Amino acid sequence: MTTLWDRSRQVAVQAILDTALRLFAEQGYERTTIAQIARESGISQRSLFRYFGTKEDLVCGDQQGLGELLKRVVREQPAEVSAWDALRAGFEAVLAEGNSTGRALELSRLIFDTPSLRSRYVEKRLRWQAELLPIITERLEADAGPDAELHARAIIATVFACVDTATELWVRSDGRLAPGDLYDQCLAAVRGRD
Amino acid sequence: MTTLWDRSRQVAVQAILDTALRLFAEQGYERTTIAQIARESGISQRSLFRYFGTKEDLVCGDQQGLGELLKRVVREQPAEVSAWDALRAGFEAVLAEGNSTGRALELSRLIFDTPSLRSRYVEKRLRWQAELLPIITERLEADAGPDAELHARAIIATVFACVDTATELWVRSDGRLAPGDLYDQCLAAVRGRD
DNA sequence: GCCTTTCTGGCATTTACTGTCAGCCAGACA
DNA sequence: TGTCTGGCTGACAGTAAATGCCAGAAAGGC
Repeated sequence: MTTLWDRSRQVAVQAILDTALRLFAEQGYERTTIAQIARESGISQRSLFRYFGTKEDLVCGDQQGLGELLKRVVREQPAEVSAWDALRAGFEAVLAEGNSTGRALELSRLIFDTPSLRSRYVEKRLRWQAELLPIITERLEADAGPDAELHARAIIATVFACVDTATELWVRSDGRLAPGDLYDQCLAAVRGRD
Repeated sequence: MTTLWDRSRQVAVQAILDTALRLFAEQGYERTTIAQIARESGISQRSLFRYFGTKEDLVCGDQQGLGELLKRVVREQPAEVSAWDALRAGFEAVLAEGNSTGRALELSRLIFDTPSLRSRYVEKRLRWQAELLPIITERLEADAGPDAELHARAIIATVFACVDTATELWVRSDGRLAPGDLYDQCLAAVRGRD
């Protein structure tokens, strides 16, 4: 049951987000201050920090849900699917979900063009990697035995590297190239199956 | 010719670095303030920021030189050496140089255990990747043709991912495992040559 | 020994972020 | 319906990193 607090909270979050992204687009991330965002969205600075712990979370905030989705999809892949394919399926799901918001390209461009945001983004990525590690390790244990963890670490890191590269190329192409295709090409270049 | 300014500058930098790393080890990175470091190394806060632009640079500072070394070694590899091997040679050189300071393990642990430092480190890594891109692209153009840049991006990202993974395992093993071996194992796990 | 260049220290200021506390308002309960 | 309670809010103050500014000291060239 959604209480009135929940609803007004959601409204406030949306208003803040709209204001923030508009200002970021207009004058850049660094040159936009928290005070300005708070003022223009009619909320106190203190409350803004209660909704979004940091300025960076205004842009990279709702990635927690995507992380959960990624983990769930990867975990649910049948056992005969390879680690590579399981991860690929997970990213496909994340991609579908992320694109549904419509602002994915705009946000990605902002992240890729702003060093401090890019760092934050990578930080979240690292947490995803850590959380995927046990899932992939378990999947590899039948084949790789004691080296399963090292293999899992390497595979996960590589997959994320390719996702990152594909995303960057997607942004630089203004969304014209398909992320899934780019990812496949990256992985092919690395694993030598072309 | 080394002027007196250069020398006293070097002395000051070393004193600041010693103080800072000692304090970081004693009480952690976040709980150590710039004011404290300045006070205990007998320098003004203002001058400290002139030597090291940011607090993070106290830890990740001298990576610029390593980046130059990496690029130079990679560029100097003969043309018949593959992109993979050229990058490997570069990292071997960086590894040898980095270990010569003696504090590499301690610093790496600090970086891996402190989120804000880890972000900063990744940021520098991203710059290295960007700077290596033209070098590797050129090396691939004979084989890959128009896809050279995409291949280069993917290969560089993957190599860095493996370096990162190897470094993390090296830190977690308290320096007992050899980074070079770990790197080879990671790459083998990814490229399937084992 | 003088003059210019360069570095240093102290001060004020900006900006992100946190602690605290009083007031308020939705929601439960009688 | 009236009241109480608890989570939410806003205002204020404070911390810490980082930057701008300026006067003064030290180093280098002559």
